[in-house]
Amino acid sequence: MRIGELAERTGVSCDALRLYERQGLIQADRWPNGYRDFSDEAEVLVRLIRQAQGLGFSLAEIGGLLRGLSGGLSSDQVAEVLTAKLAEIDGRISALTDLRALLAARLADACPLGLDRPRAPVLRRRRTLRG
Amino acid sequence: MRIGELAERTGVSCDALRLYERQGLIQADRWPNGYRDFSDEAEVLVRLIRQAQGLGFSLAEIGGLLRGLSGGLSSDQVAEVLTAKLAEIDGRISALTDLRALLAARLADACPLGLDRPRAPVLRRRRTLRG
DNA sequence: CTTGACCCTGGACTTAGGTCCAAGGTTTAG
DNA sequence: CTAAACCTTGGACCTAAGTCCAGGGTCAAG
Repeated sequence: MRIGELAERTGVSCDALRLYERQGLIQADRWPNGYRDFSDEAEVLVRLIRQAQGLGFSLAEIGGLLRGLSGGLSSDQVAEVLTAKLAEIDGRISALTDLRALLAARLADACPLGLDRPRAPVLRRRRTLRG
Repeated sequence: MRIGELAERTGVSCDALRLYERQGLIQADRWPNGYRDFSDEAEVLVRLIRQAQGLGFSLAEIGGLLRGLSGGLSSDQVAEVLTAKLAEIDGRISALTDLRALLAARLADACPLGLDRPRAPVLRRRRTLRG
């Protein structure tokens, strides 16, 4: 399919798709006239890219992961990359879970952040800094 | 404390701290000589900012959240803001959990992304685009 | 053969979240 | 008095991930 169709199917702009191609996240054949020709897998891939992106992964990270997955890496190397990513994801999940608990607690007792001290604290002057 | 001390305590650069202040995420009193004077709460706040940032929240979002929390919003309004953020966090957690499952499955069966089709697919020519 | 809808490349511009630097004021130590 | 170590502001610059042209080719329909 041509770039416009892929853009329409995925909801990603042509410009963004060209960017992904330049960065090696997706591939396209070319018709003799120079037009890009995307396969159906590209659609799957683009959706996956947007998903990962929405979760805070950069294009560079995603690219590295994809190249690891479909590139020439050995099965062991692939496993290594994936395991690292999994650990990272687990870290994010637990951090988010913690933050969620924190906010839920604040919500419960209406004591936002424990920061309900005086709004305009008195001037402390611990160092001699006359002026 | 002065900006340098806060920077050292939190591991955040002075430049970044000044940026946070300009964006209203943290406040500082001023000594008569113009130097910023940060309270101890600022340290807590900066750590919280970095944590939230690491989870994919923008400074603008964090600022809105903080202003909602410590600003003049009613308890109901605070609850609303926090509830919305909680929903967002839940969404991220479940998306990450899904992605984790997906990657774990790929790792298990060494079939990365279901994209192990031919590397260089034959030219499909579904439209007449001679060249 | 022209029009409209596509496509191409390249480059400029944008926003976020900083970093780095210049030019200068303040404080402390020697 | 001077040097070192702070601090101030302002502005230039950087990367990421795009968007938005300009200038130009291609194709199908009327």
